[in-house]
Order: sequence, then structure tokens, then C-alpha cells
Amino acid sequence: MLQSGPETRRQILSAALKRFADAGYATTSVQQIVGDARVSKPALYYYFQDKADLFRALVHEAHDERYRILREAAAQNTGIQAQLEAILETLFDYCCRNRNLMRLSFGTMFTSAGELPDNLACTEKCERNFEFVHELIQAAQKKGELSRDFDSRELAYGIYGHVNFYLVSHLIAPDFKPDRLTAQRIVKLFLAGAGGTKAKGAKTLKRKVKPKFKTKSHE
Amino acid sequence: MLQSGPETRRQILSAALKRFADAGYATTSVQQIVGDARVSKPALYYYFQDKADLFRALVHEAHDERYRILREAAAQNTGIQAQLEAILETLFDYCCRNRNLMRLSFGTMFTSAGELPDNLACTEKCERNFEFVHELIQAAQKKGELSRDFDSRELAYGIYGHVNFYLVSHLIAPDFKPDRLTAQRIVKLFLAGAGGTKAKGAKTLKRKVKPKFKTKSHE
DNA sequence: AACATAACTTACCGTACGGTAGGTAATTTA
DNA sequence: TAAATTACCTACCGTACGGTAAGTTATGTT
Repeated sequence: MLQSGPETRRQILSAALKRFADAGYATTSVQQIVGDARVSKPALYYYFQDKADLFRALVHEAHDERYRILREAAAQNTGIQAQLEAILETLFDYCCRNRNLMRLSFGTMFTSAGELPDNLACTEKCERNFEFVHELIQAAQKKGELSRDFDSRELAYGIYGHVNFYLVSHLIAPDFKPDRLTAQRIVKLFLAGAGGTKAKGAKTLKRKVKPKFKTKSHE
Repeated sequence: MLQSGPETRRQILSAALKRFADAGYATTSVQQIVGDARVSKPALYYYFQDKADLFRALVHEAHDERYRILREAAAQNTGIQAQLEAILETLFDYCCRNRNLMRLSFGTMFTSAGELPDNLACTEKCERNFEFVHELIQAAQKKGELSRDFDSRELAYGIYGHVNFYLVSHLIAPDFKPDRLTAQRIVKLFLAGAGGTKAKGAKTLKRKVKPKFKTKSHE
């Protein structure tokens, strides 16, 4: 019996996402994907040009969606602190709810180029995401919301790296779930700094990081 | 003519490093490696149990060496600021001089497990590296060198994530070469924070980040 | 000189992969 | 209702892979 068409396509994408996220592009075979999706191989080749095309569809979806919610979160807030908090919370939330998609897109960024299909061209989309945050910071610096002792790019690196560490931590250890409070703590540290015991601000929002979470870091 | 033995082994490792770093584990074939190393396939299987064993040898080398120089850098300095600066500078230097090895070990951390050989067990080594920095920060907090408004783990995440961002940036864009000055700037930001224009400290050490470096970020 | 071992080589095998040729059943269009 | 198109299926092909069996040459050791 024939299915509804788009439904089959969705099944293939869903199965492919899981396999690619678990085992990477090269290791995953088309056979496995069509097996999971309960369709035949030619069905897959009916909807996608080849294995690489299927992979690209997933990666681009991941990047674009993330960029979209990033902008939305920033637009709905004013002031760099609120904006950063919103962006972080949104990212954390999205990351927790679309773990496989995020694992895939992070994977493509850190994996050696030769392992992935050509024409992936995700560096541009990565840059776009970073530059968006960078511009927010630049603007905030101009408004005096952020210190001018640092180059805007230095600041962007700082917060971006910090956040990515949390994201990757979640991707590696699913039980580690950064949330709204985490976002606020990160922004607070970013703004206040770690230096001295000059009792720089209120101790509000403080939270013990559960030590049971074995970071499993990632260098 | 027969070669000196260990020399052949070294050639194989060197060729394998390059291939694995460029194309990843799954995509690289044993044929390519022995081709580059100008030896035959059985020569490789004479020195290594199998493809996975060869890969493991490289990864473990990378992690252990990095851990060693990390400890050394910390031991030769006192005070958290000097220690962090030294660690960062050492890491940057090592990363620039052993780029392929670093690409390999970062790759293994971010790549999905299914794509790599079993028994890789690099998460422990990653944790070990992170925990070392974490302990330094804990000690500094006790001595009052660092703020107690934050959990020690929060602080460690902050600096560790920040640094990793620079490392990965270099791995993706080789022209971007963080150095001693970069290390000092990062530590300064970590300690002082990005908040306000209260002219928190001297403007010494300030440096413009060359905008010509297109970050190529990585999310 | 005789033997053992280390350090390889050529040649090959079975497997699993990505992809396709060619056919079929349901659905839409004329 | 007939033609065309959509949505698949079974069966298969060529290739390149990881790994090995069996032979060869140099280098000690006795």
C-alpha cells in the first residue's frame, strides 16, 4: 500500500537524524536508515538525491531553526543582560528538546571536513550565528552597557565559549540540563567577573551546582 | 631493504595522524595510511593490532601529553591569575605546534560515539583535564583569590569554555593564533567581568582583535 | 655455518556498502 | 475510462574496504 508521500519523507528524515546523530555520517549506512524508517532504499532515493543530500537537509534545518529562535529571543528583550539571558535560556531549551538535531549540527562543526559531504557549507551559518551575538555586544558597548576595556570580539568569544561549553555538556551528558537559572548565572558571571572577594554584588540567584553531574567535559 | 623498526612505526603513526585529522576515523582507509607511510599493509598490522588500535595510540598520546604540560605550567606559577595565564599560554602554544594531534583529540570528543572505535574511553581523560583546572579554581576560592559568589564549578565552566572556544577557533582557522597576550586578556576578562563602564581597572594590555580573522566559529 | 627471529612483501578473500535497473500498484488528470 | 504520474518495491551490480595467508629478506645468536 502506498503512503501519503510527505509522511514517508518525514519518516526517512526522522530515522536518518537518529542514526546520523548516534553514529555519524560515514558510519551510518543507507540500509540502516531505510530499515528504521520501514521503507525501501529506492524510496529514499526517490525523495533525496543521495546520502549527502539527506544529511544536508538535516543540518541546514538545524542551523536555520536555531538562528531563528535566537533572533526572536533577542528581539523580545531590551538591555544586554535581559537579551543574553533570553538567548541563553532559549538555546538551552531548544537544545534539550532537539538533542539529536543539536548533536548533529555540533558534530558537523567539530568533525574534520573530509568526513562530511562536500558543499555542506555550514561555516557560514555558524559565523552568522556568532556574528549575531557579536553585534548585540557591540551595540551594548556603544550604549555603555558593557565595558570598553575589551574589544567587542573578545567579549563575544567569552560569552559564546562559555555557553557552548554548557551546550556540549548537555549533548554529552543528557542529565545535565541547563535552564533559565543557569542562563542567569552565566550572564551574571560574564558581567561581574570572577575576581576577588570584594562582595561585588548581591548573592541572589546563587545555586549549588550538583556535583553528581560528572561533567564528562570535552577538554 | 628492512628498516630500523621503530622508525617504521613512527612513520605509520605520523601518516595516520595526518589522515585521521583530515578525514576522520571512518573515512580514512588503512590503504591510504600505508600508502602515505610507504609501507605495506601487513607492516602496519605488524605494529598495531588493528585500525582501532592505531587510532587509540594517537588519541591517548594527545590527551596525556596535554595533561602533562598543563600540570607543569600550573606548578611553575603561584596565584590563580599567573597560573591561569600560564596554562592558557601553554595550551595555545601546544595547540599551534601540534595542530593535527589537537584536531584529532577534539574530534573524538565531539564526534558521536558510534563513529569511533570502542574502548576509546577518552571521556575520563577529558574529565581529568577539566577537573584539574576545577581544583585550581577551588583552591583559589578558598584562598580568597576568587569570588565566592559563584560555585567553583560555575567558574571553571566559564574559563574552560572560553578557552576552548579559542582553541577550536585556531583548529578551524589556522591563521588565528592565540598567544601569551591572548591568554592574559582572557584571564583579565574572566576576573574583571564585562559589566558596566565603571573603569574597573587599568586599560593596559588592551589589544585590538584583528577583524580580518573571520571567526568561522562553530556555533 | 646454521638456525631463529624480526621485519616486512605480494596476492588475495569475504563482506558490506552506495547506488541503480526495471517492475508494480495506487492516485490523479484529461 | 484511459493515460499519466506518483510512490514505491525486489533484485542486483561494481567497488573498495578491513583483514589475512603464505612467502621473502635481513639481522642477530650460537
